[in-house]
Amino acid sequence: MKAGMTIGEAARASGVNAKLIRYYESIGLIPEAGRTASGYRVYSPTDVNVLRFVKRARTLGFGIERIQKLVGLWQDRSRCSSEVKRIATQHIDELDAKIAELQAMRDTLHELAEACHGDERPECPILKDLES
Amino acid sequence: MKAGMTIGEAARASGVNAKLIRYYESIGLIPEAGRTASGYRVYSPTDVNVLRFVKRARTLGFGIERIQKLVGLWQDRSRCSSEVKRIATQHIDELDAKIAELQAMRDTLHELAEACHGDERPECPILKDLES
DNA sequence: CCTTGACCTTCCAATCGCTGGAAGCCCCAT
DNA sequence: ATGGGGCTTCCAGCGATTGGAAGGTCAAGG
Repeated sequence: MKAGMTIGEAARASGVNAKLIRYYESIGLIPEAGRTASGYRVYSPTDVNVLRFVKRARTLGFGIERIQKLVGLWQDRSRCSSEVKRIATQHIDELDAKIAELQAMRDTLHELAEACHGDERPECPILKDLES
Repeated sequence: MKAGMTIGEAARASGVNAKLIRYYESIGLIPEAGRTASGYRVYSPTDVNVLRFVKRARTLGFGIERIQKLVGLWQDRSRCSSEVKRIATQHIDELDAKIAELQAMRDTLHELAEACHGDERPECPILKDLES
């Protein structure tokens, strides 16, 4: 990982698509990259680390706004871990809520599908449920 | 539920927002409503039943495209329940996949949060994970 | 008859996190 | 100088809504 990378090189080094890097810059998630004389963006290994951090956080389902806060805390050596934990806990709660919602859908649908013969006849508990 | 309802009445009767009813019409999920001389949309009790069907299907997480198919099957008296079940099963599989994805996020994050002291000190396993 | 206010109409924009394409410039090798 | 790859910007779309602006319509009350 050399010092003055193009966006394509930074993309390969970080695992974040070049297009996505530009997008992250445009919304202010990452700072504006430096430029060469001809206008090409230039990235340092530090920039790549930030991109990796963002990518990992996205993998864990964090939204952009929270990732912004997490990056800020990450770079703040005097941070309190309680602040990080608070953000993570909020996200866990939201994940739990979403999981519960999807699970409820799944369970209802599974019951209906179990009760459905699934043959050439028109009788269908699934449609019966939907029309109620 | 009287015969010639305005969009607002149909919204109240079906539980589907007037704005959303117009949107559903615009994307072709529901047929174009009839109109009064002055251009107001007119809805019948049958239309309201379709809206209720759509609403219930959305509650179960079906996407618009699949709901379109389900409405078609619902109104087709010579349908095979196997076709309905196939659509439902596909949706269940997708729900399972999504739930597994979210659950994996949740579990990882929960472990990290458990390991985080959450006090005024800067050490934080959550950030440590994200930067790796 | 006129005003008020609730309702209706259309159209356009924003949400979230990307992803794709078009048009044009830059850089390097042949 | 020519080709091809990479870079630049801008614009548009995904899915399923939701919001607002600007204007027409309807029924009731003064």
